[in-house]
Amino acid sequence: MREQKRHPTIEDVARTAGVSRAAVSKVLRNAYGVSPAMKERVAAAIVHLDYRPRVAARAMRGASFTLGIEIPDFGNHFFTRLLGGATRALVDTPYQLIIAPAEGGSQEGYRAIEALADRQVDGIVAISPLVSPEWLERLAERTPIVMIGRHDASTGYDTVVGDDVEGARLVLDHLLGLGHRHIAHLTRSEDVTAPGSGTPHSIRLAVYLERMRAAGLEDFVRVVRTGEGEEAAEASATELLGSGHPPTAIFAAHDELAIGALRAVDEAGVDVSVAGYDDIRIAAQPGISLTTVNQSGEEMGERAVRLLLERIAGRAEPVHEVFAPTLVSRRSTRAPVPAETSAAGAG
Amino acid sequence: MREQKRHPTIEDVARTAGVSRAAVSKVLRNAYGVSPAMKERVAAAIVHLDYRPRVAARAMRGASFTLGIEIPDFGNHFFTRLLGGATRALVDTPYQLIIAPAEGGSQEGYRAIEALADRQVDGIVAISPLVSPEWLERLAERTPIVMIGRHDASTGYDTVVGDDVEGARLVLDHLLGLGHRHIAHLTRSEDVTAPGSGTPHSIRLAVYLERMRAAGLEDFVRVVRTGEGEEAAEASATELLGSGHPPTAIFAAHDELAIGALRAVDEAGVDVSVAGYDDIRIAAQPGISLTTVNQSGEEMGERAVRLLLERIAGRAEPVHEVFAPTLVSRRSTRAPVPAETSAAGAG
DNA sequence: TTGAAAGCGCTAACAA
DNA sequence: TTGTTAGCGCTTTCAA
Repeated sequence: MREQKRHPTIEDVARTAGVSRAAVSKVLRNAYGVSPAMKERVAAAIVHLDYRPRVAARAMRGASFTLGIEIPDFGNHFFTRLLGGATRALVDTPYQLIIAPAEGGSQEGYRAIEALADRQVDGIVAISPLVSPEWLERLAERTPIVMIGRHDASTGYDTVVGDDVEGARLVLDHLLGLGHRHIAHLTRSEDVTAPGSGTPHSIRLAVYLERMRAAGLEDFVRVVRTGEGEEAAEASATELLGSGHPPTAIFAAHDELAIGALRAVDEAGVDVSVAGYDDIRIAAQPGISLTTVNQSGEEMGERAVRLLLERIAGRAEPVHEVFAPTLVSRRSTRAPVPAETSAAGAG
Repeated sequence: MREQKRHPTIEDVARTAGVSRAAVSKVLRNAYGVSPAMKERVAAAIVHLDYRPRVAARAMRGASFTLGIEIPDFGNHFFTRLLGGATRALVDTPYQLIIAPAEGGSQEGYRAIEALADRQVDGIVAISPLVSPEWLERLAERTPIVMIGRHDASTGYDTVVGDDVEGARLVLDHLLGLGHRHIAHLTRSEDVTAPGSGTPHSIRLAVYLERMRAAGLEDFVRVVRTGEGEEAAEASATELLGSGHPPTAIFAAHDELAIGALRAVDEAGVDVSVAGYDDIRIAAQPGISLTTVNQSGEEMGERAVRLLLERIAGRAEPVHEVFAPTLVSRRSTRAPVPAETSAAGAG
């Protein structure tokens, strides 16, 4: 009773029901050619033994009917939105979703994706801006794969991505339109923003630089690097605000960073606008009211899964889908307070 | 090139290297008794073919070195904290984590847990207050399992749970101490709070009722039911605030509900205190500043995984671990404004 | 040190 | 309608 019991196998069921393994298998799969009598006996044995077929053994002959999704950071609510959409797309299909977390360094992406492939999933959805295209191409030869958040267009895998050029442009135009000149960009480490790498963050950064220059504000360009989470962002933003020439607005590369920046702004007691990216749920909370860019996470997740199912079904032509973002303007951004007026008002 | 390529197998590697399958297997597992020369040839073939052993095929002979975790709601940040702890506990072990989402009805818990078991995971961590103990006992005979957030003590599976009696008591004492008498409890549907079911929510509710009665406030008892998410909570709270006798404080059964309630309070423009449970990250944000109960999600997740590994290693005696919660008092709770004073002040 | 062969749980021809 | 049997990819005795 204390020992681990052996899983009943199809053989056990067959013996209990007094039939062959093949017969049980047929009943399981509702295959053609089983008498009602046999069906009943087998069903009874299955219930009696509490038998469940092993997906792994099944998969050795065909499909596992399992899809894998790799998620880089569960703390980031945007990924949760993607996941929600992916889950929804699988309702009423025979497929089951398993998730592999890839928290940690950029190498974790490879590890998590491989872990899924090694487990014989029928297809993979991954959010890994940093894994190399060549590596993905190679993987895609064996396992269908859809990448979310990549701007490279491969023939081997499909992509679903938001239009980051447009999204970042919306933010910059909004801030510039409000009258901000001293706008800082709070983003992640260099590896995630390497020029030409095609990552969302690299594009948001490039657009920031381009717009600032186009507006003749290159002297105000200020790129601040930080870690992935809110805490790191708060620390970096605090430092920025305490520096010689604090900005009047901060464009954070994603909402988690923006939340951290908002906290820094609050603690510092200054009047600095903050804009984010993704429109995570909490951004709409009255006490936060974060201006941000909505890129329809749920729909992206849902679309990714549908594309994957199409690939599994045999589609050969690659699909690259771009989602249009929209600006959601909230209280966290407002016109800058002129330094003189502010000083006068305070004095 | 367009077609799906066949996965290389150990047989392919053997043929390429000109050795037997057994030899390849030995090299793979670093087993004793392989010459350096053979090792090298095999390694070369592995790289050349980009070969990766299949976990499923491996698992048919032994362990899969995969642990499964079932998560009911990715939108709830508390579960993310658990997951973070679980992931951390697996660093430097040969185990890999896969997650099965169980969004939806209470039946989804069964489905997700079974999905993990069917995939031959070596053990399961689950957060399912509603699945029956008998069912779990039965499952635990075959697959080691650790339940998070259950107050029932089974000999078949281990449990990791917060002390909900103490946690709820902390909240009630805090609100009563501030002078609140009209305290409402915002919680989920009846099935999750059935008396004696041992779910965290049933206990929080029971403590609420008990403390209100003990304080002679049974006339002010008000239990409001809502859905799982923030949106539902906001709607229910809005209704509550618009009713004849709105409370001066709301004790929400968990932070997501509290966030929704806070929003409702804000929109209604009233002065009502809100307390939550879990201490999700955003609760500390200045614009939210939610009074809540910290129950160390990370540590619970980490502990659950460690207990699971112990079970897999052979421990037979069940362990039931209770985590002590602490109250985190923030701005969202404050002394009630007497109705008359408030009216006078406004006039 | 190496390889042959049996077997893990299941499916799917094919035979009976 | 039912059962026999040959694999699926891998590990692991056991012989050579």
